[in-house]
Amino acid sequence: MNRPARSPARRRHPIQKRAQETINAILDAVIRLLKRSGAAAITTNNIAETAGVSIGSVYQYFPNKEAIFVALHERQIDQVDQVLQRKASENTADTLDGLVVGLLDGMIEVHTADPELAMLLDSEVPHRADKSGQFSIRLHDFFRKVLAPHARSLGGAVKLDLRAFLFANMLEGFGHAVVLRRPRALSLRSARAMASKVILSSLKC
Amino acid sequence: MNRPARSPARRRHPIQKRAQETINAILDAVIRLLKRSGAAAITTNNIAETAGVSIGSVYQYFPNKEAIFVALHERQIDQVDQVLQRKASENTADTLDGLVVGLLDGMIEVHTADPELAMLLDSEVPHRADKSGQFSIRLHDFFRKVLAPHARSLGGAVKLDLRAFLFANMLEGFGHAVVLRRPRALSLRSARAMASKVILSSLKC
Amino acid sequence: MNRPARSPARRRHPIQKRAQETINAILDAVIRLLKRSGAAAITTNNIAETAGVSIGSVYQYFPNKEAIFVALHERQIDQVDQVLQRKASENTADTLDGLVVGLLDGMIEVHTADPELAMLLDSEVPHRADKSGQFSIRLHDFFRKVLAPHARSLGGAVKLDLRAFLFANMLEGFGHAVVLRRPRALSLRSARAMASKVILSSLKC
Amino acid sequence: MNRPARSPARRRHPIQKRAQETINAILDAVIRLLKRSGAAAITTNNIAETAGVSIGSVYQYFPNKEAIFVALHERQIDQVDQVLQRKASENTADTLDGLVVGLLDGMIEVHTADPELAMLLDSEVPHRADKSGQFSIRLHDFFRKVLAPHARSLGGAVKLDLRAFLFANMLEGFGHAVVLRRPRALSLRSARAMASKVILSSLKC
DNA sequence: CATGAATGAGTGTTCATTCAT
DNA sequence: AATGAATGAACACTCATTCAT
Repeated sequence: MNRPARSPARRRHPIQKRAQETINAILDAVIRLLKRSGAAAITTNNIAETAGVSIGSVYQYFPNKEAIFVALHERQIDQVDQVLQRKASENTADTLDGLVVGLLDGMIEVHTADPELAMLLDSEVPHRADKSGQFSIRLHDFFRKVLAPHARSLGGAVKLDLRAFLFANMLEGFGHAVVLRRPRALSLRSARAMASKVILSSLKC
Repeated sequence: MNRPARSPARRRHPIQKRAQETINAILDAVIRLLKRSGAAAITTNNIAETAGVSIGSVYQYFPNKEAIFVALHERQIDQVDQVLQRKASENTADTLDGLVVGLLDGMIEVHTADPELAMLLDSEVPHRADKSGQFSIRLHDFFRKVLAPHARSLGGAVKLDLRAFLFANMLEGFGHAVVLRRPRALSLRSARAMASKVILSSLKC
Repeated sequence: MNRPARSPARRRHPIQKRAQETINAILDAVIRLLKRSGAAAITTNNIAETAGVSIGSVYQYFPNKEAIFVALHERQIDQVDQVLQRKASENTADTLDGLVVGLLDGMIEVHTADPELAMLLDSEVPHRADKSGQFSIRLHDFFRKVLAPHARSLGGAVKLDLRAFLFANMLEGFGHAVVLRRPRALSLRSARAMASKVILSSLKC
Repeated sequence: MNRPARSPARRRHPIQKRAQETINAILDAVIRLLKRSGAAAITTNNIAETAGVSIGSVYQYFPNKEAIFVALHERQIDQVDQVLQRKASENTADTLDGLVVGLLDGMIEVHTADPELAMLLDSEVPHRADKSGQFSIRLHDFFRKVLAPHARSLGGAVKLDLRAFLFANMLEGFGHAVVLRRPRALSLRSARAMASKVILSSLKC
């Protein structure tokens, strides 16, 4: 999942560790505000205060408010990236089934860590449509690469793209659904089992 | 998909046809602004002007700006409701396969009608998380009811709830994905075919 | 206390009893709103609703919002007038002392009837300075007339005007103070006694 | 006349001299607007412009419009406080008569300095009833303290409270009346003479 | 680099008033 | 006469952003 060239939104390349800490403090402040008081409470001054820095410092690292949101989404995506990369490399020598389940687990893991956050990020923090589109596309690309070694057992290279698209969407959808929208009657364990069975059978049918 | 008691967000009960027209004009104005200039251009005064009514009239029907967004989402959901209801009744005497494909078509139809809108509504118009959550729940309930007659071919009543949950999420996910995120290489036709095959096999596996 | 020619503020001469009832309903509505929710809650639409008439009807009888306040103050002043007139005529054959105490009682009576109202009317309902000035002047004139028969016992005609001025101010001040600002330790009875003693000695010193 | 703990109405504690200057500029702007164009012309933006600061700065120091009025009244009361404190300390070694006349002079001085202002503040600037009530109470307390040394010549400690109440009300009433409502025929000099004679005789009768 | 006071364009909202019915 | 939906000028207030210290 290769990141595109670093966006020009961030004002300075954070060479210094101190700077990166400040940036993280700011992004964390947004999350804290989001959880505590909702999107309406997110003002730049509020962010600065919550982050424990001056408003001037916020503008030292971000050219405007929107850039903060972009960075927040990027950080979140980076984290998903990392988890999935790890899962992929852990299961690379495995069978297709093992790989798929591993990736699903990764997705569930990501959302389980902070279920509320994923939902808020998606529903309350403004995200230009193209951004989320890009995320989907990157996910799609990533899965195409990951599934490539198993091309044969997936019906040939022709269908690989299709499978990757399918997989990307199901994984993203189920990752959300299993953690956040699962009916009370359904345990995480069995929801996970169901999801993996469905995804596997889908990939092969 | 029975709507909950009408929300108290709306200031006056729109008995009069005229009133309903005004409300629709307002909601349409929001959509027009959204498409034309993005979320940032949506101000209450802008809405009023675009809708061809006075700002005072806007506040006659909505207590505040947020209520307009809520109503817009509700109207959108109502429209999905209607399409799905129709599809369900059209295919009620059908086999499970026919029903499922019919509903998928309904979902695709909804998003195809105005793909941009669906995406903008989701990514730019603020929507409290619980609202979209409720939508998922209502969809889940709806599918439980719709799938009930086919309980036997789905592995008994026990699993019905599970299937409905699965179905609701796949349908919602694919409805979006097939129309909005489909890779260029993939035709709508074949994406639809793939989605229906996957969903059907998922329901039965 | 002769009223000046009826102000042109009121749109129509209320010949009809029905009309006068509506006017009173409107003025009472203002008072009710004032007590219930403070000056901020007084809007013309609110007044209309509280009075049980349409906003259109309010504007049938008053040319604008301010006219309502003017009428309200006038009505209040009229009521004070009436009480004082009555007290004056009841004690007209009396000694100066009797007259003075009678008028003080009248003033106390007025404020005791609705202590809250007098205070609110004074502090929350906008009243052009000249209006309250006029009230003071009318009170002054009234007392000059009332005290005239006792000119001799007050040190001659020369000082009559002075006495009337003094009397008007003390009466107005004490009427308020005795009812509204009296410390808890002081009974109405003894405050009244003190006030009358002071006023009498003042008039004569 | 000890002030109660500083009200929370003011947004930030004005440690800096600069801040206090801004606050005063704002309050003075209100007064200027009041005199120039009446209460109707007092809008927050108008205040800011007249004060020569930005509207944002106004809200840096006051949480809302009403707080500005409250502060204005408080400042006015503080000024009365100071004058009376000074008069009291100047005449502390004096006889009761001297003290009383001194305080009356103080009250007249306050109103003479800007007669228009006192009247406008009272009649046009909204002031919650309890605020002015508190003022009366503080005045009452103040006079109780000031009159204490003269308890004997006032008929004992028992009546001290009564005297203070009486004095507070007469002083406040006459301060106003002598300056603002005095009939044209009456000079300030003789009105003052009359008032002091009356007050003194009242305190002793 | 950091601070946070100051800015002011722009926003949501109110509410006195009108007028067609 | 009465109604109350509609109007829109005007207002209180916010908040992203700047810049002098």
